[in-house]
Amino acid sequence: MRRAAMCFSLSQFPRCRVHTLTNSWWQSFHHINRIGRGSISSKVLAAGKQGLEGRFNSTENRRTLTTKSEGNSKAALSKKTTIRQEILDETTKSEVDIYSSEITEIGNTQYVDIRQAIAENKDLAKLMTFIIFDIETTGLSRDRERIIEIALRDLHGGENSTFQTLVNPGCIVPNSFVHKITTSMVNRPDVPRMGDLIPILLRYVGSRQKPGGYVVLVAHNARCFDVPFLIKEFGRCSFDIPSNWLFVDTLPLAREVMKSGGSKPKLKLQDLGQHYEIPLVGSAHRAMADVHMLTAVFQRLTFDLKLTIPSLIEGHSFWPSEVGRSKKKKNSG
DNA sequence: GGCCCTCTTTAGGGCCTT
Repeated sequence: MRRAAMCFSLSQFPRCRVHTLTNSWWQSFHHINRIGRGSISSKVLAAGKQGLEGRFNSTENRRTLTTKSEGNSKAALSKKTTIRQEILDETTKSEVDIYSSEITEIGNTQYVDIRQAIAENKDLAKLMTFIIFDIETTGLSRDRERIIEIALRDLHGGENSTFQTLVNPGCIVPNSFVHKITTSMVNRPDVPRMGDLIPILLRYVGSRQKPGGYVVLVAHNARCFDVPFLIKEFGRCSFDIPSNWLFVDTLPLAREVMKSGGSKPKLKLQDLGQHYEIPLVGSAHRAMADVHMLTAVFQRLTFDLKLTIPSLIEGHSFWPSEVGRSKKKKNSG
């Protein structure tokens, strides 16, 4: 595949930020497995503190994001149709590579769900990129409301491991009491609209992805809230969620961990943070603060459930196409 | 809207997300 160096001009939208974190979830995860549960908190929290300090010191991090992809970003950003086609082309190439790989690995099967393939082939698990994400919106309805903030964090850590931006919804923000994001904060020319942001977002996630690999995006209540919202917003902008994005919802993981507790379990992200004694840094219901909280919660949940990457993918991941396919219908008649 | 729980399954209430 032809590749060339490319730069994102994030400075075009000053409120897009790429942060530098040094902690690695996988290092922490493996360390946790070695040292046992007693030392988890200090290790995880130490990593989190280090990362967050980096975040708060990084107001100057409004910088160009460099990654490897095709094309010229400045030209592409000025021509939405062009960049959309480039991304679609790149997605198609990636998909072809992945399916070729699957068929080579697994045999003559024409279609194999990657979840089963990962469960059977540990090498495929190494190709997964885990990204914790969160969105803030103008309300709860995916049909009527809009995304106003999005934050992501690659669990591998390293440079440019986090991405955060406000989003201009083109409407008033009626629920500032929830997240403290006001209409005047987002309805500004230097805040990107979703249509401008999606190409940047796709490029950013692509820059974190391993060659021929898959991306696993993790959010709390992802199945019922974040993912349907993303699908809707992508659709409004004539984009599809890339075919190599899998999702994991931490809400059912938390339900499974907490159900043995006896009393009615509290499954809100902040309650889970309290349960695991994870301090909140920043404002609750701001996307990046919730991402950092969920990062630590996700580590603890997967540890408590003794989940490996293959078992997590096989038993707890879903495709965007599976959203809306309810296992149990409330009003089936 | 999907999922879980129960005073249930021929259903309904509550949680979770903003």
